[in-house]
Amino acid sequence: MIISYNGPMATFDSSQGNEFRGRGRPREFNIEDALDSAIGVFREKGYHAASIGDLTNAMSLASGSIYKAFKDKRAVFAAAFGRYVSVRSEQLSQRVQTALNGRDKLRATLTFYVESSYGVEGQRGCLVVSSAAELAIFDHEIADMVKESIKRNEIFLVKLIQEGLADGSIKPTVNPKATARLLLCVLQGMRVMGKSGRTKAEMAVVVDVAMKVLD
Amino acid sequence: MIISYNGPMATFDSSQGNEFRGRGRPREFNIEDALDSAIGVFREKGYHAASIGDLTNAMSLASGSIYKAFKDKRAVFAAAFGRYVSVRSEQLSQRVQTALNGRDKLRATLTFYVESSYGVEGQRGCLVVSSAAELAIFDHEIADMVKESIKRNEIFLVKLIQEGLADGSIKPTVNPKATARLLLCVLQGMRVMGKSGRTKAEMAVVVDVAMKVLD
DNA sequence: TTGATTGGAGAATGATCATTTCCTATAATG
DNA sequence: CATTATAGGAAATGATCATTCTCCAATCAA
Repeated sequence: MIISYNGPMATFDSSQGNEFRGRGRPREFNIEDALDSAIGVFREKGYHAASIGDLTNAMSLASGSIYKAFKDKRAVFAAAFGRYVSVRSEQLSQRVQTALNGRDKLRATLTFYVESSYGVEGQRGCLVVSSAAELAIFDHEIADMVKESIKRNEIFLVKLIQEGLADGSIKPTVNPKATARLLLCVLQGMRVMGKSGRTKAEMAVVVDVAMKVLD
Repeated sequence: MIISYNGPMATFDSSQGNEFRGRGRPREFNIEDALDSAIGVFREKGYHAASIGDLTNAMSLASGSIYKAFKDKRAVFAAAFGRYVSVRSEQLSQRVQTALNGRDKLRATLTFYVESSYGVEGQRGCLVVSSAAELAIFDHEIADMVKESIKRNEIFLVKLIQEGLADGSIKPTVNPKATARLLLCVLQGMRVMGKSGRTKAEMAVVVDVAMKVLD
């Protein structure tokens, strides 16, 4: 997914950083590395409490450089959000494809979320959850991005359940849509719980219980 | 629960507003009404985006009056948070006690959350969830309040499950602690989903699926 | 080599915000 | 009635923040 930012490379994939060049001085930093730093700030502080100073520190850039690359703070956030969602869904995809059937893929998904929801990583939080809470009313455009990423996650779960129905690892009495929506609640709830500093063991026990909804 | 605020009535229950008076000019507004207004602001905007101006508008008070009653913005938030938790748990208690056994009480709890998690009310959000996301790292004292209210909720669910085990409405194979923790995730996840504007029907379907974990 | 274009860095700007101050008003106390 | 203590309200204050500006550097086009 390409998130728009300023500059001549705006319409190109910047992952190489020097493959396609515009006319002027080339950018000295990698946009995606900078966004990864920004993601860390926004996860820990949220949108409003994250100052440009926090971002310049984390991204190792001067404020002017940030504004050369992005229209404003909101655009930095939108790009960071887009990258967060994209990186996370890529990580989840890779994790899930090691499992052999629908049921195991759902277990792998739950386990993936356990590992994001305990200790320090859990307390850093989920950018989707915090943006839903902080920006749903404040910023409709970002609210739509949040909405879409949640819906995408829901569809992903529906597909895994349908896969399980097809391969026989899930009984045909299971309702894919309703069950996916419940599991979505579980995943997001785990991220909320993770904010309050749970241990891995505390979070892990929910997996087996959650799997009961597939019976 | 009494949340501390400034003034001579600080250690008294101010719900009457004029029963116990200190020496000077009596407060012209009711603290709890004012906090209810503040709760609305904090639910919709979060802590950082809620300005004193937003609070003075919602509470129909001048900024000076707010600072006479509370040490600072943070104290307004702490008091509002305390009242929110207390009012909500009171509402839930009343809803639950109409049910006749543990299983039905859990269903009533899930239904209570459905009704807070759709449409406009759902988008206004949950102060516990948004505070967990926004303040877990920023403010340790408020993070502790969040942590405690979540733990309290978890214990509440454990008790309902134990009640169900005792009255036979829940099978003895159900693990109270693990199941309570999963249901807690479900409830908090519903609040997150509610932020993205779901319908009542969309949220309601999760109840029946969630009840399967009690089988 | 020269001009055009863009990036880097930090200082300057202007707006916003939380908090304080000041003055007046209203009550209890003795 | 005088004193003391607190509340209401609005303006003043000081800090912080997002954004812009300015100057210099690096690259490309010709």
